Amino acid sequence: MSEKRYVSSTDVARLAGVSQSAVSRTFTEGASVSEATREKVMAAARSLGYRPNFLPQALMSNRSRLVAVAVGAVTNPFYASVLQQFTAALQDAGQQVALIQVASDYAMDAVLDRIAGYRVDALVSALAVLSPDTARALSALRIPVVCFNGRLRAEWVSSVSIDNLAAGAEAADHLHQAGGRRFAFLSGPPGSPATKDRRTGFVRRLRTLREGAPLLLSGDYSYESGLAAALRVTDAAPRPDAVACANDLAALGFLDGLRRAGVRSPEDVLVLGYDNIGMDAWEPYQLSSFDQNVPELIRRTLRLILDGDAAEEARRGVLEKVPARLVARRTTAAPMFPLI
Amino acid sequence: MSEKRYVSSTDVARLAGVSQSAVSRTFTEGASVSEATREKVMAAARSLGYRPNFLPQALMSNRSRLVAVAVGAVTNPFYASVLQQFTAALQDAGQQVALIQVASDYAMDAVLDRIAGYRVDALVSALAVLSPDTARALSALRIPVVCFNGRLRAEWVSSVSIDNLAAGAEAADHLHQAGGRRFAFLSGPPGSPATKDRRTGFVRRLRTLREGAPLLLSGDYSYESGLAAALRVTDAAPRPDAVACANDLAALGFLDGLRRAGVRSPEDVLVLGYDNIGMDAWEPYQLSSFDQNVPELIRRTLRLILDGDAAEEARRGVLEKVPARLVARRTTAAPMFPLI
DNA sequence: ATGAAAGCGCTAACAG
DNA sequence: CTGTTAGCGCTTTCAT
Repeated sequence: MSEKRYVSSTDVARLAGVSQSAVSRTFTEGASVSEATREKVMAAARSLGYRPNFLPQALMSNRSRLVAVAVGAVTNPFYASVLQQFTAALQDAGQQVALIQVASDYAMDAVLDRIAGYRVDALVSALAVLSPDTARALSALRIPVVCFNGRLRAEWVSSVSIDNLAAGAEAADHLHQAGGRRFAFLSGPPGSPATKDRRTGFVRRLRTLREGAPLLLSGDYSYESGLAAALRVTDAAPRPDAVACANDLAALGFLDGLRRAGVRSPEDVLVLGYDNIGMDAWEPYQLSSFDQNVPELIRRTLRLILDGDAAEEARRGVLEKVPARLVARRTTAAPMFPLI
Repeated sequence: MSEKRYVSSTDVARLAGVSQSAVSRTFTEGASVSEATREKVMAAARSLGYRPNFLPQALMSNRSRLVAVAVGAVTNPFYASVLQQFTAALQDAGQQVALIQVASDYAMDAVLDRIAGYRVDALVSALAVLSPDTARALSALRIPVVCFNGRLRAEWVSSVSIDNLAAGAEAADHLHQAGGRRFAFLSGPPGSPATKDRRTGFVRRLRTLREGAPLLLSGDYSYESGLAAALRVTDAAPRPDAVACANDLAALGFLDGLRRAGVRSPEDVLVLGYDNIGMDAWEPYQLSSFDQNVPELIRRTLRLILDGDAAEEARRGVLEKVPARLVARRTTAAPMFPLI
């Protein structure tokens, strides 16, 4: 493609018979321009189809009004929903989202140049796993970094998440109360802090409840891994009767695995997940789940990356925790002892 | 946040004891720098943590290596998947995605300034509906615009989609062959060209097959709209026994609506959708669907927006059509007359 | 209120 | 191969 020719403020100024500064002022909120000048400028701008170029401004101020959002799998409905809400919120705040797809944590290095190159104002990582090494590299950029759903804290690196330990404990309580006796926990990928904390809270609370240690199942947050885990479990003797899954996508797969094996939920196995994605409420699932209160998580994230008092703290690294809210549906309804 | 101070090539040059140009050349692919200079520069750059700034380059060349992607609902798994694959492909091509969330077509105007302001190299619209008015406004930007899944064609505006007319006809064939006799079509939102073409192809082919005109159901591509449509239809007399849905999300809702009403698929009603999203293969659904061959659609899109011969044509507006591929699953399996 | 001029960090053209 | 210089399109002093 040949060199593009865009209309510049100089072009507009020439046509309007004013200085280039006058054009700039006309398009700057709250600058002092006489009504007469403004009208001349606007007329010229309209006739030339002038659109101010943000790049010089970004160049001078080192503020691009671009926020990089690093995602792993947008195909996980939870992250799709987060991305959608986050993008909308950021647009309302006058910022843009630069979407960055990160296949694995290793690929992150290649991404650093781009983040730095565009002088993005902040980085939000919605990656399940973010290694301390990567975090260190991000620190060096000296821009606010927020780990959505993480718990890393370092200079310039903050985290915003639900209280996963508490939500893990509450999962144990809920399953116990619903009549579960032989527990299991289906994990996400090994490095994920969310999965670790949920599991830790779960295991600890079971101990408090004087229940046996749960069967630990491994997964990777995917539907398929949940389905596979269920098929492994239906053979086990004794079979667990209450399973907490580290996320909903895997939980839905787990339910379908049970279904395929002819095992019913909640009658034979209670199932509980995290994220409260839309599909939980779908007819064949009715999955009980913890809602992460995404709007609140996003609000906190914005406070940390946008200008303001909170952004100052964020430079030192902050850990924000929001309570999760249990949404009980059919898969944890106690058939024998209904909750009154 | 106070003025950021970034390391510039001048800083590096000073430390390395070379000219600023030498630094620039060191970071420019294929520029002539002696090995000695390169090493001095790299050492200085490393010690200062220098990262080249893309903004000046973008400013001079009017090429930002940013591609704007406008999406409506990323929560639709089909678009989530498209976004994921597209972002990855664009990154491989050295471009970045600027994600733009568009609530409604009206909001598009507000978005124009941003697209122009960042001097994005191209715009890809993955919106279900894009009015000719908006398209006209986009034309004026004089950057390649590609309507993903659309069929608009204008100066600078191209479209890439499956052959929806053909896929509509094939849906009629397939349902007819599977034993359907009383047909229905569940539409997406009124303005969507995809829904229109699929429906038109469907209706025409039924006529050719000498079948009655299908019952027309209205929806909006959402799960809920599909579910509601099914509940309306189960009361109808005579009830349709073969339904083509304009997209899978609505088709899944339709299946769940049938389920709730105690109507079985495929035994009582054949159901067919479009998009072949991951959930189609989930245990309780097994939905037959048309695969859009997203990788190929993306390849075509990239050809139109990235530099090259195809990009030249794109300025005049191009219509690219890719054949869809039917993926037959349980919901269209003829119980009486199985396909051999 | 307005114009002139400087300068952000880089690339490209030119001279050596 | 390397340094000097100009300039991309803005915003921001500084005069007037």
